[in-house]
Amino acid sequence: MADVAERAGVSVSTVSRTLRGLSTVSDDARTRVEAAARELSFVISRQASSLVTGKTGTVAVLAPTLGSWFVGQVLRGLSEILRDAGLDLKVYSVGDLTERAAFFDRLPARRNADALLVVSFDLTEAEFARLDGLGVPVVYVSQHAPGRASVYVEDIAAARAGTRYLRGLGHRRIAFVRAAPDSGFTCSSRTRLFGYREALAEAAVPYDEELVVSTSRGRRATAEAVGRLLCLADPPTAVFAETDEIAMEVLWVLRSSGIDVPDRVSVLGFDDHDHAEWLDLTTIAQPAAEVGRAAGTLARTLIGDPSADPARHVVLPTHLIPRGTTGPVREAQGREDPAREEPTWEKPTWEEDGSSV
Amino acid sequence: MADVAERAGVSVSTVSRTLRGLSTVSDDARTRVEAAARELSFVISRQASSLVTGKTGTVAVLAPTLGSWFVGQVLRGLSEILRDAGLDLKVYSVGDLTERAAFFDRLPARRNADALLVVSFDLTEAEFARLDGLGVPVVYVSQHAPGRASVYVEDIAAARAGTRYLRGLGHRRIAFVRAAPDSGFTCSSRTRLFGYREALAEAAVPYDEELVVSTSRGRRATAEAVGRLLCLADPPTAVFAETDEIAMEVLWVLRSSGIDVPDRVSVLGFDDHDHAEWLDLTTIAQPAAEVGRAAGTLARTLIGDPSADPARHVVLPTHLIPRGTTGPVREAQGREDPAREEPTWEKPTWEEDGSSV
DNA sequence: ATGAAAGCGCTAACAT
DNA sequence: ATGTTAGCGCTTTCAT
Repeated sequence: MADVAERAGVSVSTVSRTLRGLSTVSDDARTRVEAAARELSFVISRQASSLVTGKTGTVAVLAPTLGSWFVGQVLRGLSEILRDAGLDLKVYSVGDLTERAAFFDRLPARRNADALLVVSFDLTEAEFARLDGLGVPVVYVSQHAPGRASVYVEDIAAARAGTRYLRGLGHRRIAFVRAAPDSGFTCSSRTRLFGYREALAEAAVPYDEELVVSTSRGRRATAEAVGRLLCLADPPTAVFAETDEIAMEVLWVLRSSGIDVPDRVSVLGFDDHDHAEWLDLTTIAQPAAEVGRAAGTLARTLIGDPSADPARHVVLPTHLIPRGTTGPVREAQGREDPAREEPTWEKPTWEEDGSSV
Repeated sequence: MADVAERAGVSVSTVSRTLRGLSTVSDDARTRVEAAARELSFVISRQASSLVTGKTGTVAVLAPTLGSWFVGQVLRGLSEILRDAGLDLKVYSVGDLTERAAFFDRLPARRNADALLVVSFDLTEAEFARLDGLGVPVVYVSQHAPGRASVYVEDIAAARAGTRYLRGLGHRRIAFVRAAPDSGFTCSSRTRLFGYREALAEAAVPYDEELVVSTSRGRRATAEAVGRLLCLADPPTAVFAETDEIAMEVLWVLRSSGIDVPDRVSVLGFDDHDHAEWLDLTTIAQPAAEVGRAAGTLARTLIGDPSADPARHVVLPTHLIPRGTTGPVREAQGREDPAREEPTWEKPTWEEDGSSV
């Protein structure tokens, strides 16, 4: 910066002021400084600025993985917002529980970011407490964190609506396939399962634990999970998968076993992954990139305005997209035909919930 | 840090030394400092350290988007390595040409990272020159950058092998569907197309420009591209797609038009995307996460060892996975049956090329 | 509108 | 083995 100052024939103060766009610089000086900076291809060192301002100009994200579709979309939306705000994006990912413990122990984001976004984590109370004392705003993404800033879609209502939709097609034996709960890396299992149970309860369909199975990544686990379902005395006629990625695996397992979808089994996903359409997968769409954008905007507000509501919640809408993997339940074969509900598609409940951005 | 020093009853130097794991600290002092640091939940400010060391402890990545499968996998592998090395990961993404120009104009990574990784960019000479003068090591990922550090898979050999495989199945009218070249964000089009042409030339199959079409993201563009191919007087019997994501779109378009795959048209992808298996897509697998890991390792070397070869190339292997979307060419209907080559699966050429890690 | 000078929190060189 | 001190490159008073 001293070089720039010298070249422009001004003091470092003036260079600093110019580069930060302060108004108290004469046009003449501004022009000379800009020229000098360009010629020297000078860029401000965030490190040095932050030392004095206390701001790092960086937002950190903590995510379980960087390889999942959802996280990718969130990052995409987020980076858009941050770029416009002139903020850098730092990414921390923790692959397993050891790394997770290490992260919360050390909290490397502590002084190295102006805000932390936590994506898709099912946090313990201790972890929440740790983050509460972080010293910078924390935004919880894709989860409802009571009393704390969060951005999410109404998983419960959406899962309820999805389950109702299946019910409306006559299904009463509806399985739920969730991600392995022990991973601890997602809380959507819990909320979506909750909505599923609510919708069953509404229709007085008994909740059957056998219909709820877990799978971890990889076809073997999914094949086993689906196998368990098909072996039941009273197997499901529909499967609600926690995510499209799981739904696609289920689809693959079913079809490679020669089980017709949707004729024998209907499959419903969650996400509206890019590939869902190609597979003609019925799904509940959530605006993943928009979640990232909203989270970025919220973080920006929290950073810039200390008086902003630190517990602001942003709820984004979802909508069901009926496609080809769901259909009316097949006429019962040997079993009694349950009082078949009208397969009308109900107005989604979340439209009543409203969304605030 | 002064607080920690006071609490531990030592000087800041000792705290600094302890926290950096230097050996010249007595066990006694070390214990006290560690306790104090923990109680105060103190973390080093990278900003302040970097100001004096000149190292930021951060590696930056420039990618066209964060939403694509390939970039996600690369980041996943990369973050693993960087985490182990105690380096932070900063991400820059440029969505369009304006942002791209802005990035290369300002080069925000200039003083804010110890190394820059450029993923999947088809760079102009001017951009290369700009990065050459960046002042920190640059690693080119998923592209062969002559004279500069790069990590990539042998696209040319792989595409050649893929094309040979199709030829081996009797196909002589082989289309190539590439990403829209004007995006300028990927150079795999160019190299893979090159391998495709080489394999055609080997077999004296004339290169037909009409068989090479572009598509941008979204089914409309792909439907148009496929439509153009099918309308040809002598339409292709096989399609080689630049990426699995494109291949999946092609599959979807073909199947929703009632065109049987592989009976009427074979489809070959590139990547071995997680979903390729579910769609039974024949593809050329590339180790995307491993590319990220190798790039991270290379960056680490370049940062830590100034005498390291700044033009080191790491070439990773690919392999073809025959699945259900490719099959022998259908017997000619009305047209002459070309001298059908034996559909033997040749030993992949890249095994001869060798890979160095 | 501009400059001089004091530090931000840390590390490195130099004492001890 | 530990403490002291001088900056790293910037922003920010405070003068002018």
